[in-house]
Amino acid sequence: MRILQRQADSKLMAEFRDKCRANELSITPQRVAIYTELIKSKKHPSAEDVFGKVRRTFPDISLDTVYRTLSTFAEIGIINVVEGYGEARRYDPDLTSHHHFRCRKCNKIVDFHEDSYDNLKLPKEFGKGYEVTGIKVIIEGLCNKCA
Amino acid sequence: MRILQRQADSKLMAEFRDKCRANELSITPQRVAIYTELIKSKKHPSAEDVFGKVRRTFPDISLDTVYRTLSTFAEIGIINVVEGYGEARRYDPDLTSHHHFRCRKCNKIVDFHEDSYDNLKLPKEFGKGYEVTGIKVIIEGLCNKCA
DNA sequence: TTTTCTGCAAATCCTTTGCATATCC
DNA sequence: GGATATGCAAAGGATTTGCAGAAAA
Repeated sequence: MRILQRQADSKLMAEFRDKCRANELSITPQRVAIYTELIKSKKHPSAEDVFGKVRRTFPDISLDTVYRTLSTFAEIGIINVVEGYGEARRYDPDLTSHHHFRCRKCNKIVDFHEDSYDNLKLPKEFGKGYEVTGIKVIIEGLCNKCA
Repeated sequence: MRILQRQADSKLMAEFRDKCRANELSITPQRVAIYTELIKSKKHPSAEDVFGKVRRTFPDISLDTVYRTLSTFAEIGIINVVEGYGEARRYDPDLTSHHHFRCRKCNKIVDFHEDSYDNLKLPKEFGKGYEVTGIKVIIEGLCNKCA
């Protein structure tokens, strides 16, 4: 298991290097350290979280390098930004069951109703121990004005 | 149509007042103005957006009152916070297709795979004009540690 | 009149930016 | 050596907080 994990990680690392080269990014020790921490973590960490981890092996790294690096990685598709985080909080007065389309470009959110989404099966791992209060579908893309 | 809308809105306003009373919140003109703008807007506005609107009819309202009011409303369930917004950005190095469970309390995000979510039907309104790049399911609730 | 809210100002948290130096290829 | 990245420090946007006066119940 540990060996399989190492193989998977070194495959990811090789792909990481390829993607950096393809995008003309230098492969710096900071970037390698940051990417390594990302794939080690299963916690969808924030910049601050990554900074805390990387710092242990790389005490002189600066927080702004972590911010810059993460946004560069997201830009070239090495990692993804988790849905919605990092932007101003937004509110919705509609309490009825509905779902959202989000435009990646203008950030517009469009409500929609779709019966076939309203009774999605709950994956069994959340059946016990967890308390599920809602299942939402988010469609991402470009809206009719931005496409 | 306009009349039906007014009836719907006055129903919402009545419910709003009831919920405030039930939660021992004073019904102040600021709160009424903020809630009114929320239900008028279909844009899932931010605090700043609401502030801009409310200000037109209520020039002396302050931005921090808007912030405080919106978070109070969300706390007692008069409105919802749109998924994920407002917290530190978080990153995910897993580029394979998967979905997320989010704990409302500790903000933990758990990845999961669920075949039945991978081919959801696209609602017809997004079929043309829109460019859809992804459909994600987000399960919300309390995780096994917080429940 | 007592409790709860509001506005003001200041503080805090998250993120970005400019610039000089250091590092990568 | 030339291009790119880093660290530092400062700025910027979003959100929260303490407090005294004002309004609600």
